[in-house]
Amino acid sequence: MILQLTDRSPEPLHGQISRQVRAHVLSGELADGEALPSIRALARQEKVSVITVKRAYEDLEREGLIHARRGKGFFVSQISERGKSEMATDRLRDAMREVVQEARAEGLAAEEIRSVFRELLDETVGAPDE
Amino acid sequence: MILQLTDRSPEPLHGQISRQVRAHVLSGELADGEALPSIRALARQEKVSVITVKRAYEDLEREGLIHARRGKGFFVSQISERGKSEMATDRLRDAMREVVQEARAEGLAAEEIRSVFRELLDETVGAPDE
Amino acid sequence: MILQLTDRSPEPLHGQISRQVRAHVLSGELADGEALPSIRALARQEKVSVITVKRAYEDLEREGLIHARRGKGFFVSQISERGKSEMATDRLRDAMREVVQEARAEGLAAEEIRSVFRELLDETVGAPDE
Amino acid sequence: MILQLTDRSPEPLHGQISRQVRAHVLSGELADGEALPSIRALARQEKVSVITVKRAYEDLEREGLIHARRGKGFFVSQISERGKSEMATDRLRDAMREVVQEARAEGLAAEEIRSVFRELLDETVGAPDE
DNA sequence: GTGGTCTAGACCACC
DNA sequence: GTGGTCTAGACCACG
Repeated sequence: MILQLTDRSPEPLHGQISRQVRAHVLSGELADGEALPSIRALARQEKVSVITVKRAYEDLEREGLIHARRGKGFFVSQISERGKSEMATDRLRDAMREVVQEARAEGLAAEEIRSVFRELLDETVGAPDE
Repeated sequence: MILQLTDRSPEPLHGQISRQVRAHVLSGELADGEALPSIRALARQEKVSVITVKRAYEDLEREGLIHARRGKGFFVSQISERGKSEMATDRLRDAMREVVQEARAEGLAAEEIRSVFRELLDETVGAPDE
Repeated sequence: MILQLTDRSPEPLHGQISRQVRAHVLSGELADGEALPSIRALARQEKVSVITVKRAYEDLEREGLIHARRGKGFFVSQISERGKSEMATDRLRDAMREVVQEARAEGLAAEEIRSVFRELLDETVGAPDE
Repeated sequence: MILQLTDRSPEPLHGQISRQVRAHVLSGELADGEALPSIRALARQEKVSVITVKRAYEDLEREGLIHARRGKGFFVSQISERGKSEMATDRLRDAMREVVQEARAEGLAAEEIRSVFRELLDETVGAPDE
């Protein structure tokens, strides 16, 4: 599992880690029951502190996405595809609500917002992995 | 001008201020050339530090939305309606691109994203302030 | 606020801290909106690491009992007396269920368990703070 | 003898083992003088380390519940029914004292505690394994 | 001063 | 080797 981390961002390192690992889990790239990279291995690989990775994993554990087994490591929890999709959808809804409301507050009309959205969806979804 | 500020947020106070003032300017509620509340008045009204308001105004000045006149206060800069709309659209595009890409990374299909978006647009736009 | 901490216990220090602070909050000794001792002050007072106190506070924050205000400190959250009572009751139910089931597994009859319980309740509740 | 073990618990494996074996002994399911499963057999069966089972057995030996015979294995010690009941009662009293005091510290009234207790006793004892 | 983040390094329990 | 806990100490943002 490869991560893209940067300290040139207001997003904390552990947030970058948990966000990207979450994406791997929710997208199914990391299968249920599969072991995550050990805290120490990922810390070494990404050149961050063990504690930073630990904190990211703890956040995901609190969300119920992964769980720790003492002395064994972290593993992807059993979550139905339905559950994963719901989690991702909930997250999307929250984030998009914020964005749309902000744009409305700045005076954009619904049609302008729709337009930007369509443009972006084409851009992002044009990829053949559909 | 009334603002909604809260300590209970990872968003810095000065960010909350600049964001909300920006919305007032871009939406046209604050007309071109109009005076903004003085730093001290807004600080008193919102019970935050003068420094916090100053920082928010400085951020907006850097964006070109407002400008200071020594001894007079801050004023909304002359920006065409077209310019305002472009600014808001640019901001919307950036924010929405991030949201959509994140959802894609989490495995949501284009149609699911579209569905959430439509739902939200109805929710936000259905309001009679249209 | 005085705490009783000991490293001669399998219970982690941060667990001892959060448990005792929780009791102060749920019992109403710390009123809604009231400021908690700062992380640093409590760490100094109890001679533990700042990080240990931080972790205890974070746990309580996750439970919704307290919340942080950047640059201000931690404060007791607004929870109705009803809510507090429910939280305490839920915790009691979980803990007592475990104890009773264990005793049953060890062969004690219901009447024996009742007997121990009555004895303890007298002992603990006999106090005049009732 | 079947045990329920899990990595997903703050309770150490050897604690889970000793706790469950203790229940079997105190409840009389394992009769006085009867041989316990060998360390190696139980380790194999439960897929844990021999050392982990050994530690659990040692803990129970220290409690006087079982004893080792070199080259023969572990055996349930002679304890009167009265003695077993006292052991279980002592354990129950300690555990319940902790629970009740915690609930009192969190502000629950005696009657609330009683209520939860009654509810639980019904729940746990109502079962037909009485 | 406050909390938020990140770090290195230690010891422990468990395997 | 693994995770669990605790520590000291640093820098940042904010007021």
